[in-house]
Amino acid sequence: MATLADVARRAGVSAATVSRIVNGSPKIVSDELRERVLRAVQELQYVPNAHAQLLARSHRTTVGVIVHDVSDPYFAEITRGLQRVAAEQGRLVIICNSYRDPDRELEYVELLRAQQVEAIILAGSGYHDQAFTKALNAKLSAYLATGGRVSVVGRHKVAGDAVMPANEEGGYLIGSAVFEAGHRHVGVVAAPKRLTTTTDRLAGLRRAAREHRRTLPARHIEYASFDRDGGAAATEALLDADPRLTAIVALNDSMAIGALSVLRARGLTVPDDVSVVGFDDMPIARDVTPALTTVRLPLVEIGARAIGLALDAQQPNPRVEEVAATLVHRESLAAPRE
Amino acid sequence: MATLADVARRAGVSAATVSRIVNGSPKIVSDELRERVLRAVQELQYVPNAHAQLLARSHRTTVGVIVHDVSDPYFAEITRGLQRVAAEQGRLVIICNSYRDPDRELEYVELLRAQQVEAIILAGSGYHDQAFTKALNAKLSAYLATGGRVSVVGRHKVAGDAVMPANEEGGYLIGSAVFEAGHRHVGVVAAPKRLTTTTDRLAGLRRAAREHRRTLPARHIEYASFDRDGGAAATEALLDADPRLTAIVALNDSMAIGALSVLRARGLTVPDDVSVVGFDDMPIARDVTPALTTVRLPLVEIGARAIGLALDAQQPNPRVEEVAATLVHRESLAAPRE
DNA sequence: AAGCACAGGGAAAGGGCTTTCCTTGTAGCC
DNA sequence: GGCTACAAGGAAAGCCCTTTCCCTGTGCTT
Repeated sequence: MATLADVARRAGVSAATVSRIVNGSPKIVSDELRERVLRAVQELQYVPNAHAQLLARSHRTTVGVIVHDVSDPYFAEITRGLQRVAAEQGRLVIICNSYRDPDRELEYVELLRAQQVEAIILAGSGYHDQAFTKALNAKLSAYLATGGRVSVVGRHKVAGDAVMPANEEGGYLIGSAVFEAGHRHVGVVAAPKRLTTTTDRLAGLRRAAREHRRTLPARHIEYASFDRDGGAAATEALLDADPRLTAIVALNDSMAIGALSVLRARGLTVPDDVSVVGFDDMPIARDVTPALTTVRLPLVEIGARAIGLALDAQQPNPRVEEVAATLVHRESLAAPRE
Repeated sequence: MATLADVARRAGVSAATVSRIVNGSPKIVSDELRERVLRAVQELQYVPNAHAQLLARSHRTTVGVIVHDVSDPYFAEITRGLQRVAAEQGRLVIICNSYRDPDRELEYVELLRAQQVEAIILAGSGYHDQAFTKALNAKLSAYLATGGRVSVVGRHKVAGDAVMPANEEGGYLIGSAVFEAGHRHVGVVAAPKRLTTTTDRLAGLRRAAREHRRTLPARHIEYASFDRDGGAAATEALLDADPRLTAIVALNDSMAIGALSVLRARGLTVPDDVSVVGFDDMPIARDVTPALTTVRLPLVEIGARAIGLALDAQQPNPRVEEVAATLVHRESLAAPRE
């Protein structure tokens, strides 16, 4: 690779001059030199070494994002909002997929620290795991202590600013809708217990149940992986355990789609035989048949706000922004048959 | 941030020793010093500056990927395969979204070069644009000339190794299926003309038409953006132009889903009134109603092979690997009504 | 003509790390 | 006892860039 020095030599000027021209420094350089340098840059196809620049400059300009999996629409949306703001503010984004592995998450925090990022954004459910939370906080605190910025999406008890999607509230909304429709035998297709998102959404569901004088017995809750196939498996289990179920509440839309597919395979129609509801309002939710009743979280906005907090280096005292959830009525929820 | 020097000072050793211990160098270091250094690392929460390391070391360890949009399932799958291999080989991946903007693509090539990546992988359709192709090749050649590696997915006439999904063949397969089912009035929901993927798939479709002594008149081809809403818009236009259509061929699954939604809104049932076929076999294709007949491309494998070629620095003479497409029969395609 | 300000350019000091090459000290050998 | 050999650690050069500080020369002012 051609270096600054190569360009300087070819143009017959000093390295300082090349640097000034390439970076558009305010210092005035004569047109003649400028032209010579630009020609040399062209001829050598010179591109500055970003790492050397980072070392020489003081200000950082990259932010890191740790998500469970960008190819999951939930995170894709959050990331989109985030990228938009990053682009507006001239920041580069490094995306890391933890695939819901806490250890990998810890590693990524280190990696991002090593990359000298200006801010770290953690999106996605936290874990019910004392040891992990402690380790994570230790690493984040060390980062914060050296001027790093941290913001998290939907995590409790983590250092840094936070954007909190109303998971409990959303669970309550969808639960209320289901119980108000008159369902008595409700199965829940839940994500793994160790995720805080699971427990938050379940808590809202339980609150709705209490208000309607219903309960959610343990055998009506099935935990599985947080994706389409997990949803399918959990639905099978639920249906086998209690064929009287008239409604399935899935803790996200992917799982709801899995549920839909199992019901179809069993010859049960939705919502006539069994209602299904989802959570998140992913884009595909309106295109499945029947269209999913679900809870909408403004994911793009959530992403944008998370990075907004991180880049807006105000008081270091953690700020918390709540983001409301709204119910989206579509066809997959109806009253149970008599 | 604590630096190597800080650690060295605290442990009372030289920087060289710290570096050796932190990086696990083969050079022998006494247990006593090792312990002192590790303690200092702990206490200071030291993390090596990755940029300084990159500058000092010679070998690169990061690869860059330029895709149209990771949140698009097509690229999400490719990226997944790619990441898997990258992780296995201890490489970090930087993902860049060009959002189908050729200029942005060019910029990203520069950026990745600046980041000193070991390889650049370009995935996603090329453009019918002489000037752009020339500019891109110039940049890539400069990069190749300095020891960089390049591999592309589905692009013609670009420097570097290539993995070529059988787009023409896929178009032919799906076209044959449609014509063999007996359809005479076939509408095509196409992506923008300037994408080579569009023309490749259309070419296959045309070949199938010729073999069945049919034609694809221009008014039966509607170009729109390569996503769900584009597919919906194009379907509206097609149906308005010729209500006799009995089949809609969409050039990817997202567009097919848009078509499905328009047909449903117009009270037409699929496949009884109108058949719909897609392309790519995205995961959701089997979960929509009716399940989509489509062409399967092994996207995860394609991603894996692309990075495989890039990292396997053999002869510099460009290698080209073809990847076959297969037809996936599901419910959305049937014979036309009499 | 002496003095000044300033435009225009270069030298050189970092920035944090790796790695080669040296130095020192000890063990092993005849 | 004098030699070599090697283990263990340090000094310092170098990776590529930015930026401060300094130098030179020109054009003005009095």
